[in-house]
Parts: sequence; C-alpha cells; structure tokens
Amino acid sequence: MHKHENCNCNECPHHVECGGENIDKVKLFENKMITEEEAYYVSELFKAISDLTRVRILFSLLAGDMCVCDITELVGVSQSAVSHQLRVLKQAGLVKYRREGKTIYYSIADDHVSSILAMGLEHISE
Amino acid sequence: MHKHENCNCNECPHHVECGGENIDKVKLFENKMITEEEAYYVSELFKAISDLTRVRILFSLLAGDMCVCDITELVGVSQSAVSHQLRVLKQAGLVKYRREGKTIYYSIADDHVSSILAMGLEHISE
DNA sequence: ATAACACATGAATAAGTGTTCATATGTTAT
DNA sequence: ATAACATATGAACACTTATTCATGTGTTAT
Repeated sequence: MHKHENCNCNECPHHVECGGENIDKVKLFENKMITEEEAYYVSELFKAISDLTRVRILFSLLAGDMCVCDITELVGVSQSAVSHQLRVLKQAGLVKYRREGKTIYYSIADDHVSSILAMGLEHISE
Repeated sequence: MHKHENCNCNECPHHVECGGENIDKVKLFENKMITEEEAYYVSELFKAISDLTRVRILFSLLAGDMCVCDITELVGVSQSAVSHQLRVLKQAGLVKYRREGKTIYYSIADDHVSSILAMGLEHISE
C-alpha cells in the first residue's frame, strides 16, 4: 500500500492507519474469500426471490403443484406477468414444470428452495 | 367465475375447465396464503442480497467485523459504492455497526443472516 | 483551530427490471 | 381444418437501482 493524499480514487486507497491492524486478518481471509463467480451466482439466486410477484408465486406453490391460471388468480396479476415471472423462476432453478394436456403445472424445484423460503419468512417475523 | 370470451383482461379470468379441478385446493389455501405485506418484506429481504457487491460484502463480513476501508479493499469497488451498499444492508437489518474512533466496524447482524447466506452458497454448489 | 482521516450522502447518469399489450405457440375438441 | 383454450413471448414503457463524482459530517492529532 503506497503513500497517498486525501483522494477517493480507487487506485489510491486512502487509509493508512486502520489498515494496519486488520490487514493480517484480511490477507488471511483473502484466500478463502468467496469467488467472484460464486458471489454472482448467489446474487442471481436471491435476485430471483427479490420481487413481490415472484415471492407470492413461490409461496403459492408451497401448497403444491399449480397451473398458471390458478397462480394467476391467487397472485392477482395478469397471466402474462405470471408467465414472465415463471420464466425467471424456472431459469433460476427455483421451479420446475410438467405439461398435462393444455395445462402446465409448476412446482417448487426441490426442498432446498422450500427451506430458503421458510428462512426468509422466519427472518422477517422477528 | 363467469362466462367469457377469449380475452386476456384481468377481470375476466379466461380459464373454465382447469379451474374446476384445482379450485378447491386453491380456495382452501387462500386462507393460509402469505399476506401481501409478508411477501413484500420477504422480497425486500432477499432484494438486499440480490446484488453482487452486497453479496461480496456480506461474505467478507462472515470472517468477522470489518471496517469500511477493509471491505472496500476486499470487494474492490469504490469506497463510496461500499458505503451506499452498506446503507442498504443496514436498512435491511442484515448488518450492524459500531464506531471506534474514526473507524466504523460493520458486522453480520445475527446468526440468521449467516444461515441464509450459507444456504444460498450451498444451493448454487449443486 | 487546522489538517488529515474514515466514512456518509446527494445528485446525476447509465443500466436493469416488471408490467402491459398484442400476438404467437402448442393442445384438445368438434 | 377450425375454434377455443392454456400458456409463452417480443416490444415498449415506466420505474428502479448501482455506480461515480463531488462534497459533507464526525473524529483524532497537532
């Protein structure tokens, strides 16, 4: 870390003293640090649960498989909006689907997803 | 549910047949359904973990308390950006902080947050 | 009091996101 | 084949959001 003036630029970190005491712990942890790629996937995962409509869809599906029209009715937005959001949830691996004739049934992808949802609900209820 | 033509409007749900078989389960579940308010808080919670920078900040803090300048160095974005995102995390109740002289130390708010982060990381590692 | 430091914040801008509207796709019944 | 149904999708628009830049606030040392 080099000497500097009071600037906020990125290349010239503007702390000298505080870095001294913690820098060892920092360096130590830098190896175990989550990778950029992992962090990205984690953020994408939670991004899929960060929208009101998608959350309502997911909690609806906790009751069991459900077709798009039922979800639409439960959530109370347009069928188109539900379809768009189901695609996001599908791409995030949070839901899966099966076709039965004209109807397509969506469901929670696995128990892991249920757990995450449960933790979220639990967390806000404190 | 009333008779309808082939329209996509919200007031005129366009399914007749598929509603028949599932509508009981739907009605049954409508009572236990997550409230709009709960869903909103859940979505806000996960929204706070839905950004790459914030995820990297949170996983950094899993190593222990850390001052803003160390976080800035670890995450590799500007100090201003880190401060802005720390505010989001603080408002979401995911981190807390304490002041020691000029330095402000941030830390994970509680074990619940750690659990949610761990589940996220675990989920993407499959 | 002044200067340097550690951090926060307001404004502005660019990029991303969710909904609606219109229409397309795939399925079933006639 | 045609019509009706269940769902998906592309384009457009309003809205949100993350960063940067400049500056402000609070603290410590001189």
